[in-house]
Amino acid sequence: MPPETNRKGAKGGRATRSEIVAAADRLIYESGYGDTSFSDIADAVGMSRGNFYYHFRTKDAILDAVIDERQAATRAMLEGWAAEADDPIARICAFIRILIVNGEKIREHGCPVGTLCNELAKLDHNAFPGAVEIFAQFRDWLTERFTELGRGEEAQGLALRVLAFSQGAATLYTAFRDDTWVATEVDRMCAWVHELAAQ
Amino acid sequence: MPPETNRKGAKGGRATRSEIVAAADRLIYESGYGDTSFSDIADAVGMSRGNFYYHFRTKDAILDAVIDERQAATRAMLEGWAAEADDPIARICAFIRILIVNGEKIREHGCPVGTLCNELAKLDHNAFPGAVEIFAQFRDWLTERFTELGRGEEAQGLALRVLAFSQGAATLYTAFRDDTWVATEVDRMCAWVHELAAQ
DNA sequence: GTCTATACGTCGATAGAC
DNA sequence: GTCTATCGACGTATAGAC
Repeated sequence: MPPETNRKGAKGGRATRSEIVAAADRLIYESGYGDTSFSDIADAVGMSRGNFYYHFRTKDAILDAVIDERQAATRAMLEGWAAEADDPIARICAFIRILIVNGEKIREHGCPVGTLCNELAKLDHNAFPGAVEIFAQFRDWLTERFTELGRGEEAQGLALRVLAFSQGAATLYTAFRDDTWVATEVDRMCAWVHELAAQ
Repeated sequence: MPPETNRKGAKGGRATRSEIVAAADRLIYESGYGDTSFSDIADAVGMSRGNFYYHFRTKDAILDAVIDERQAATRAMLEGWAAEADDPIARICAFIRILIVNGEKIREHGCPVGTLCNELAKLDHNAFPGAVEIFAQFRDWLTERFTELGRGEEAQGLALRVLAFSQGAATLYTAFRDDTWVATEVDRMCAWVHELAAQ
């Protein structure tokens, strides 16, 4: 089992483990879970396949770690937006603008959450609920923002609509690779949020 | 090479080839391209792996055949809607309602077009443009319908919005598996099309 | 903690009998 | 057209030396 602390070596337990998870995260996003092998990840961190099993016994264990990491990263990102902007409208628009901020990656590899959920659904993988939970984090955060806008009743419906918009836009962006179209849709969606708040 | 005609046997060339493509189509949709092996397809049609190569020399050749078949099926479906309904609004709503008509399959395995495009994009597969072409078929068909509604200028933008909606809804449907939510969103979207036409 | 060596299955693909 | 037998490469995973 990996150690609980990172004591001295330049490649101590925690640090190595973090490197592996970071590499796996990137590779799984770019190539998909099924097409990412132990060798790929080991190569990416400059480590032998054998040593790899000291840190992760199975491929599923890596996936679990990657999903945990993504949940934590999502939490941090949502908190970051809460700190940067102080009104709900700006925060919702910050979410919508991920499509622009992460534009190049989304154009090449789609939304990290949506594509993982779809892949795990097809594989009937038991990590599927963990991936869906990331969607739930966004949904709940958006719901809170719409609630702050005084849309208590319909807050979750509006949150899901924004989430669905970003998923649909991401998929078509990956397919058609049209930067201009995405920019237009993002602007339109942000304008819609502003109108909604003004009503 | 497979024969050009299906002459006599109960398992003549064309028929067998069609069976293979149909089985591959289903398996690729349900499990993804990467996770569908020759053995899986051969088993599904009750054929040995060896004989399989008489019909398709490579896995990519099967994928190409599946994509061709899906393009043809899409064309047929779009023509079917044109025959059933005579006004553009009803036809657009027929498209939106795929989410309900194919509800169970979409809930389990996502949209066949969107999930394939996303997978092929990650694999940098050269069949990717063929899969995107299916999206283009829907886009162009929807564009024609909005043009019929007198929305010449913005017809393609509206078509892409409808397409993006259905993609986003499909992804969240697969993730959250909420039948009620999908039904509500489909109704809302159809109502939006009616309003748009009434303006 | 890191390595090499290796087991064992399955993959895509081929050869050749019938 | 269909089969069995087989290939080499690569997949996950393990054992054990250092």
